[in-house]
Order: sequence, then structure tokens, then C-alpha cells
Amino acid sequence: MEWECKLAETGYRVTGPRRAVMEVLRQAEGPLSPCDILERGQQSHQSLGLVTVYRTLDLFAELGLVRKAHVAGGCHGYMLSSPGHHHAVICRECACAVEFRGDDNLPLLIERVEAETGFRIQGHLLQLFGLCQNCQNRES
Amino acid sequence: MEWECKLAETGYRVTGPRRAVMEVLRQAEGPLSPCDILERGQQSHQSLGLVTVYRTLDLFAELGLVRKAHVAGGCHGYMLSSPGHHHAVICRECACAVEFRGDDNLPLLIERVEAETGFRIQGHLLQLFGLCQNCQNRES
DNA sequence: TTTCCTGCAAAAGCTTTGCACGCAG
DNA sequence: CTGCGTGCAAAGCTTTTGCAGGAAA
Repeated sequence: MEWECKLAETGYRVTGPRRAVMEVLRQAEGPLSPCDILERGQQSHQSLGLVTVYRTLDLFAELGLVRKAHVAGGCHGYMLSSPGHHHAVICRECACAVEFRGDDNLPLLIERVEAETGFRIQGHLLQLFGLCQNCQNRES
Repeated sequence: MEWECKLAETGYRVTGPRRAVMEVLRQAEGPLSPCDILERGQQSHQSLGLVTVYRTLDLFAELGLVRKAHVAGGCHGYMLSSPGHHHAVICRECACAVEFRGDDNLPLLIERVEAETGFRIQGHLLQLFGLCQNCQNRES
């Protein structure tokens, strides 16, 4: 119920459509496109519209609840930005995704890059691409 | 002149527009959108069309010469997939980008994830987001 | 000469905007 | 009550497709 507080704190309202989108993202096994989110969201909130999905995702992204992900065949995926800095392995065939804990060495890398480039680094995106076990088997 | 051989080997032709696109990507300081590529490419190849840029990028991506990058405010960036596994830091304000050498620990991470998930990993994407020095200064 | 490429035009998709009504607070 | 949030319709972009003429090998 954490996110609802965050909305309230920042003056936004907690509504049915927003609940539906959040619920879909919570149950997602990987990054979802706005269309995926629409379809699944309509199961719990019949009248949900695509426009609202876009606006809700924008809002969530702005509040840092959600982040965009790069997905094979276009990069229009959204997933919950879970607090532990999860990252995803994505299958090139079937687009299924599995999360893994971020590399412990990443903070070191970030320090190095800040020193080398002068950037102040605020976030990162780490994704691995390959074939999941199912698709590996299906290849033979 | 490496890429021209790769085209020839795979039965594709080396043409003016393809040369122009490759030249633009070579001189790019960061990921470029198809539109950026069009504009810059027309300076050396007047009649270049946007459609051809898309088709050329698809071809190059298929041959592994180029890869898509996730860019702030949409993810329609392309950049040369340089052999040294470069990665980019991208500024959230001005969208400028600087490359850095990949983390030496990445291969270890990849092994770990392969063991944990059963995926066969073929590629990766690592991007850092933040503020470049210019934009940091401009903030005050 | 034979295909593969290219640019144009148009179609198809995706994302954003404008507006009036409805609901959360 | 008040004003934010919603869905619909339509506009705005980006990306893909179909074609006929042109160029690389």
C-alpha cells in the first residue's frame, strides 16, 4: 500500500484505473507494453482506456514507481522499479524476462565513471539478452 | 573499411546511402535517432531519405554492426556496436552522451546469471543516467 | 544484365492532446 | 463542492509497406 501514500503525499488521487495498472505491474513477470497493461488491466477494471494507461505510466514514472525497460523488438516496456535495483535478462525469442539482483560491483563502476566523465550519475539500466531455456530447447 | 567487407560477404551491396549512414554513426558522439541520422547524412548524401535510414539501420543491426540504445525521452537511438563493448552515460537534461569502457566484472556477472536462470546470454546493455557537467553547472 | 536499393507516397502503429463528464477527497 | 482524473475522438509522430525507376556487381 506504499505507492498509494506516495500519490497522496504528492497531491495525486488514488483511483480505480491507477489501482488496476499498479496491480498488473505487480503481477507482471517481465516488462510489459502499454497494450499488454491495457488488456490485463481491463480484467479487473472493465472500462480502462489506453490513454489512461499512458497517463498513469507517465505519472508513476515521474514518481519513480515505475521505469522504462528496453525490450527486444522495440523498447516500450514498463516495469516496477523495485527497490533492490533489480535487473532483467530478456529472451530474444519469446520476450520472457527474469530478474536478477544487480552486480555488487556496480557502485564501484559508477564511481569510476563519475571520476572519468564528470557526470553526476543518478540511475542505471542493466539488461542482458539471450535465450531462455525453453527457447534453447526448441532450437534443436 | 571493415563493414564493407561484411556487407559483401553476406551478399549486400555497398551503396552511397549506406556509406553516408555509416559515416554519420562513426562521427556520432552518442546514440542518434533515425531523424538525427537523416539530417546529418544528407550533408554528405543530398538525396538520402528517411525510409532508407530505417532500412539501413535494420540491416546494420541484423549484421551486428549497430545496436539500439535506450535514450532519455524515448528509446529510438542507434549507435555503432564497437568491438570493445562500450557503454554510455547519458545526460537527463541535454541528452548528450559519453561512452566508457565496460565493467571488467561483467563477464563474471553474466556467468552467475546464466547459472542462476538457465538463460544462454548473448548480449547486454548497460547505461548510466545522470547530469553532465554543463547541466550540473546550469542548475545553480 | 540481373538483382538489389532507393525514394516517394501512403498505410499502419503508437503516443499525445482537447474536451466534457464523473468521481475522489 | 472543487478540481483532478477519465474515456472518447482526433491529431501528431514514428515506423513500415508497396512500387517503379535506378544503380551496384
